[in-house]
Formats: sequence, structure tokens, C-alpha cells
Amino acid sequence: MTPFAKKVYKIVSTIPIGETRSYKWVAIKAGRPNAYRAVGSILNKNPWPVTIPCHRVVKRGDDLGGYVFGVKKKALLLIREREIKEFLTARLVI
DNA sequence: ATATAGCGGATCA
DNA sequence: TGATCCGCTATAT
Repeated sequence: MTPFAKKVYKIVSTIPIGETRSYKWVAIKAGRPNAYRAVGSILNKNPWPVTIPCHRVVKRGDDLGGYVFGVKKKALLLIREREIKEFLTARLVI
């Protein structure tokens, strides 16, 4: 566990539900704009596969990139997160 | 210490 | 779109 990895995990876990960021974005936030490849490397072998929302980190644009459990699951997860976000956002009116 | 792989990204044809 | 290089970390040898 390197300091860079720690930063990556922290940053990734701050990404809001239903939103996505690019690997490059994370790399920049982690202080290594050119280490975007490393971000994937780290996320791939992350110690907390479910706790860390690595599915919110995408390649770029509409390209999801890769995912341990398959890109399809990644896409589904993102869709579900968008749904649950609406659910959580809904106001409860008396 | 060196080599290789990996959930990326940019460039070139 | 496909081929190719770049750059960084983790892991294997």
C-alpha cells in the first residue's frame, strides 16, 4: 500500500453516487497526472473490491474501460446507482 | 534488480 | 478502427 494508492482509494471513494470520473481525473487528483495507467493497476488489485466504488471510474467519455467482474456489470451498477440516487433524492412530503 | 502485466490515453495511419 | 508507444505501479522471477 503506497501513498499514491491511498490517495487513489480516498479520491475514488469521494466520487458521488451515479457519477463517473476518468482514470486521468483520479490520477491528476492524486498528484500524478501521467499515472492514469497506474490508477487502473491499483484499482484492479484493490484490497476492498466492493467497498471502493471502482466502477465509477471510467476510461473516458462513454467508454467504460474495464472491470474485474465484467464491463456489463459495471454498466449495470452505474445505472442502478443513478436510480438509487433518484430514490434517495426524492423528498418525503407529509 | 529486471521483466512483465494491467480496469488508460494519446497519436498516427 | 487498429497499431503502437508512453508512463506508473504492482507482481513475478
